[in-house]
Amino acid sequence: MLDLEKIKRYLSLFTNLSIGDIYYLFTLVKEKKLKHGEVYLDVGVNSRKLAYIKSGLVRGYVVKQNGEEATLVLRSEDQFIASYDSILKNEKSRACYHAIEDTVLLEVDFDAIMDLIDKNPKYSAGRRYFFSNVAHDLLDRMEAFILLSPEERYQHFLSQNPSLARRIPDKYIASYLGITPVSLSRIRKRLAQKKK
Amino acid sequence: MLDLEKIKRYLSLFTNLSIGDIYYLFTLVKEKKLKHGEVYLDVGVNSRKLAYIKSGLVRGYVVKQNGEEATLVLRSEDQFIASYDSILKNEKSRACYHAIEDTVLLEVDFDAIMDLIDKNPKYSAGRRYFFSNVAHDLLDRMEAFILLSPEERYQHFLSQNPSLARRIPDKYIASYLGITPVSLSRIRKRLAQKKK
DNA sequence: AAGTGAAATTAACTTTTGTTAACTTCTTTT
DNA sequence: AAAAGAAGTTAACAAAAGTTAATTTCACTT
Repeated sequence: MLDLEKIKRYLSLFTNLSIGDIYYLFTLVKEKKLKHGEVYLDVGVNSRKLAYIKSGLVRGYVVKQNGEEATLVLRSEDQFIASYDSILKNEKSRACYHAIEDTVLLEVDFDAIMDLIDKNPKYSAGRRYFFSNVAHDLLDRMEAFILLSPEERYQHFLSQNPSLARRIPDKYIASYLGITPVSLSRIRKRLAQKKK
Repeated sequence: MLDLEKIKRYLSLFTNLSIGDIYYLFTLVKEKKLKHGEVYLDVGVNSRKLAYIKSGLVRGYVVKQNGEEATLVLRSEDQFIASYDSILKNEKSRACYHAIEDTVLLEVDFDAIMDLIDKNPKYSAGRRYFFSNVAHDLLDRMEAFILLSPEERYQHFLSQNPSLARRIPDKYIASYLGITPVSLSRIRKRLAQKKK
């Protein structure tokens, strides 16, 4: 996204807020720094925290019965990360979330924020931004599985995240797309030949 | 779900509301009846309506480049249906939604309801119920694509929706699972043999 | 700079899916 | 009851993905 558009969108979230409102929001926020490889949220934990990614890259994965890892989410700067199991179902997380780059998070308590927004409608643009961000992401992903073949899905991923693709190891991209690393490698080869 | 639990959950949505509040909510709601096969929302329309399915079964699908239909959503009683494109992106719907059983909907204007809830926090349990309902559905579906093979995905669908499976033609189930009807037929055959 | 280990590619083989078309079954219409 | 049509199954073949293992490439450590 263009920087100007980004700034414009941010400002629009705060147009109805006073400096005091914004300050109060900030008191709820805790900054967390993660080193490359560090675990943010482990399996079995019920954490109703919601984190905004200021910079960096976080991956959530589960271990399948066959022992292989399946990448559920890949989120980078300007996106939200949280345990789906905990936030949506109030259950222990089945996924493990870890930073695959040095990462800076802004963490808040999900329930506290929701209560705050309930009581102060002036914040509600923030909630809508959050929900549409998450739903949009889930929806696009699901559509890709239904409408596209694995090869098309990879091309779609590249076009949607041209810069991300270079920051994420192929094996994570493969499991994010629901295929094996071997298969992704073959797809890359096929695509390279087609271009000629 | 058990009926008792269902009733309990419904009541919990209204515990903070007076009779007057509930009455006002009802004035916003319009009941719509659809015959089997009737289109609820067509491609190209931007409708920011949200419908609760009182009874029946609604299917949303898009037509792929190759001319085949891909089933994006299948929703039945006690679930919500709306155009994702319109609600999330405020764009014309790429999908067509039609009833595949005689269906009764309770329709409301999405923006009006959201504004209402913003102004009256006592309604906010309803919004949370809606969002977790939608996100839960999207998430489960996406997980199935990443974690399960087509065969396992079909078994998962059967176990999650034992009664629905009998109400939905196999070809719709196939495209909902991201496979062809021919492949689904083979999967059914394989599973029948394994049981012996 | 050499050595170690992980990631990616390639190869060989098996399994599954896609595709097209024929065939069967079932429902609906006339 | 006969005919027509749609849905589901089966068959045959091509294309793609899974699996296992060997090999190469690359990054990082010592």
